[in-house]
Amino acid sequence: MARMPAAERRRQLVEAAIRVMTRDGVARATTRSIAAEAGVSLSVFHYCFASKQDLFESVVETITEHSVAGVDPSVALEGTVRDTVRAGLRAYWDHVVTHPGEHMLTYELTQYALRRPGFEHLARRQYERYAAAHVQLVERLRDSAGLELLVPAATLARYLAVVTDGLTLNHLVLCDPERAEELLDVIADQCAALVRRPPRP
Amino acid sequence: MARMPAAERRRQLVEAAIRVMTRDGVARATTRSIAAEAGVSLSVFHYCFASKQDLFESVVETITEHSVAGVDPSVALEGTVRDTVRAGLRAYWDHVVTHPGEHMLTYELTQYALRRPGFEHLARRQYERYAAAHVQLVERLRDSAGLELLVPAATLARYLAVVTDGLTLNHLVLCDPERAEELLDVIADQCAALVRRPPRP
DNA sequence: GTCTATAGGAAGATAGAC
DNA sequence: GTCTATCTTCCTATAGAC
Repeated sequence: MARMPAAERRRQLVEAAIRVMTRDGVARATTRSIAAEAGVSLSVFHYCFASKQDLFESVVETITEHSVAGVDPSVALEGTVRDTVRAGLRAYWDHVVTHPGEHMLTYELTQYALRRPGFEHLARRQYERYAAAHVQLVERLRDSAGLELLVPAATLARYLAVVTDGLTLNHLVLCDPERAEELLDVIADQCAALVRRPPRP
Repeated sequence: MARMPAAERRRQLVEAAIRVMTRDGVARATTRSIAAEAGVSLSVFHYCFASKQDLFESVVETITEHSVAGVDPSVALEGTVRDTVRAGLRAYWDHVVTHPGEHMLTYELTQYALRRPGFEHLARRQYERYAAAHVQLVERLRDSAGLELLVPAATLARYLAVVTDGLTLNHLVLCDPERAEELLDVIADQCAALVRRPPRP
């Protein structure tokens, strides 16, 4: 095996871990399977990470950043508010349908963290990052289009986060895209009802 | 140890398993810990259940039935539609806040089932049971109060299921009851907007 | 039906040669 | 830095006495 700095090995192992976890689930992501996926021996794993939980922490960080990076902050109001929201939801939904494993993994990691004493903060940070991304999205759209919100931006953002979370989980279990589309229509209507578009001056 | 019919022993073991899973998480619910919790030896476990997965199947069934039984089908329209929905959400939410472990367990079991090849149907059945309970709730309220729904009953029911699911998960991670109450207010408004109350004849 | 004892394996982590 | 070999612990499941 080629030698390389420990930092890069760590990156390799984290990526391998994410692949294994996506494919086989968090419970089956053992130190051995991760090391094998990365093409290194078990000892290299423990040379780079003090423990499995150490690696796990890096995995959660990486996954969370990756998910947040997928939120497009450059939304612009095109057409009605309702249509803009619907388009945003559609973009998100396309990602869920085409990458279900990735979303499943985020749920698994959340629960894994909630169950390991001393790791609850990782789950919390994960959800706070998502919440912050949603707030940013709502505020950008509000400011760029001069919208008036009938509820605080933070509340609307939380509503969005909660609804997409519930819908995603539902899809991972029942996998019923048609019903999901119906609900996305309803949700877009609901969001539009929480926003007022002031007349052009 | 006293002798008893295998059926009752099975019940005991399933209840012990649920206690262990609620307390320590599904991953830590080993055959040993479950047998110890039930106060029987490991061999008794395997006398009553062919395998751990056999027990697991019974656990999911039991938990699902228990959750569905918590849905009160005797809702009646008191005051406005909005207030009735809000009251129903409040009752559900009280249960979430006072029994977080129980709800956490249902999420864990769902994921556990989704990841075990050959057990996906358990997760699906679980969510279908929830969906059916929500549909029943909506239809009862609609019929008893003569409401007109602006979306199909099934869609409204799914909206409710998705929103409560997302909200519950959010609470298990962030545990922010005040923000949750705000969202429950918004959601009650949203639901009321999907319903029209015809004038009394 | 219930027990003790054990098979048989996989897990996390470490030791020490190279 | 990387390897093979090994320690220790925990798991599911079974065997066989009572």
